[in-house]
Amino acid sequence: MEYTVQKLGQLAGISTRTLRYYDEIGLLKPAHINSSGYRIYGAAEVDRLQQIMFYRELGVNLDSIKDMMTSPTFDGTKALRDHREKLLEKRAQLDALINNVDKSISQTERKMSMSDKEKFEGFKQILVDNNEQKYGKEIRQKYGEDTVNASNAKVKGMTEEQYADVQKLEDQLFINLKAAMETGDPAGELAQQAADLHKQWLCFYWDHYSKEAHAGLAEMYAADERFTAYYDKVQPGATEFLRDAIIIYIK
Amino acid sequence: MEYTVQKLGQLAGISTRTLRYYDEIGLLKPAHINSSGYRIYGAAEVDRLQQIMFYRELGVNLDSIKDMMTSPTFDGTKALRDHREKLLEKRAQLDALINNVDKSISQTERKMSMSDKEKFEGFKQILVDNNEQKYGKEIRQKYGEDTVNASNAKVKGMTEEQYADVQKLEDQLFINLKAAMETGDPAGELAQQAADLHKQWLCFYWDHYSKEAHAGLAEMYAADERFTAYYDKVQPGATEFLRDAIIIYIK
DNA sequence: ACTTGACCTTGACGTTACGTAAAGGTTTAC
DNA sequence: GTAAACCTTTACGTAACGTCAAGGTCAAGT
Repeated sequence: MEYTVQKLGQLAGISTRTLRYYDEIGLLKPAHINSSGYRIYGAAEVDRLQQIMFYRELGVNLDSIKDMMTSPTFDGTKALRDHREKLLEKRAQLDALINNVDKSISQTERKMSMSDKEKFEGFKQILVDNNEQKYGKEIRQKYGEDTVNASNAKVKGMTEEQYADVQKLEDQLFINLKAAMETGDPAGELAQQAADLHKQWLCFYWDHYSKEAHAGLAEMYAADERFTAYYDKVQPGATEFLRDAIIIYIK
Repeated sequence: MEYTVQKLGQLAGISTRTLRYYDEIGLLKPAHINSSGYRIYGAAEVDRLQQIMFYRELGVNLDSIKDMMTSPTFDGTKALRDHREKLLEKRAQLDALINNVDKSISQTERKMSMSDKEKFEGFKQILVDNNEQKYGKEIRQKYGEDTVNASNAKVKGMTEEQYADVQKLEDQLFINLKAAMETGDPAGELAQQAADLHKQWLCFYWDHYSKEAHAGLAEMYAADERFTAYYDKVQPGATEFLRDAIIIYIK
């Protein structure tokens, strides 16, 4: 049987370019060339190509394959064992790489959550400022200048112990919120407990709690992606769920 | 601090060519170029290069690194996680390759030892023929035609059981020979036992044992690479060692 | 002032195993 | 006769540089 490039290519599942390339580098020469300059391959070439494909599929490079098949005293198993060594080395390198990538990921994630926290500390300040801007006048009218100023000073003047308490409260809020979400009901007991925890948490920052301010804050949480990003860490949609719970809570 | 290509290269442990290449592809442009056309890098470029090296060491390609560092909304951990996926895929492919190579090795080894055996079966025939050619006349004179013919017929007429016995004897010979080689002394007891085993083995093929024929055969073993290849499987140099032992043995 | 040696520049080829045109000749089928 | 399907060679592109080659610049020593 005689084959042209395309026929042989189809037989072996490779492109004609590949066959021409193999001819070019002397890896697989056609049996002969016909009067029109076409490459003609025979049975022996089919066999040789099978061999080539075999080694190629094992990831051996063409130069090595050529050496293997050209050398008269060719030790197939030795070549394969050498090749195997190379592969094992490659895998070891890959493993090391993966390890490093893993390390980097967890490291940057730690950094991320650190900076997330820092950012949120900033957000809390915004929260206080916001409250001051929106309700400051009203509160000042109600309670007088001094008490309000004292309130704003509260955050900055918190002791470490107090700060730890707030953090604990926040952790509790997160745990409670997650459990509440599993029930799926923002009017349920767990969700209402979460809203209460949020109120308590808020009272560390605001001296004068009001339902309107709480509701306004809840809306702001859901609208500002800096807040949603922080609360949605609990579970996607947690911010909105908390808002709903709070709105029910204040009624 | 300002750096030329070489200074920066030394600082980062990379070649000047690499820095020029990074400039060329727009990955790391120098801070400015001085009046003589020299590339001058500053502190910001050092930082950027550190970043580049970091990702490069994790095996990320330069194009991706460029994208990562150019994009304003770049999620480092997501990129790393994507990269990790790619690495895991690569490793899976490598594992599959190694598996296939392993399979091929053991397969070809089985084939090899099979064909080795077949070849040796052929060699044994040569052995008999050789004996016939060299000593045939002499033996025929001594013992008459019929006995010699019977001898040559022996090999072909061997029962399976007998054949298994010969194989066992050969295995024993190999084991013994290996042990003998560890002593290093072809005149020692183990080596002489090996020579005796070889005589017994030989007597399965030859009806009429003679010291001269045994010695001649030993020499032939060492000279013919088809035999050395077979016996040297025990250990390199085993054929010569056996020859030496036999020559001492027949004295 | 001159030279030497260390530095810098751009340009260009080589590496692997082909993919992908482009430009042009051949064969086959209608 | 012609169009489609084949074949050919030539050559550029890929990733990330290494390695010359040819030539300009700078600091130091004579």
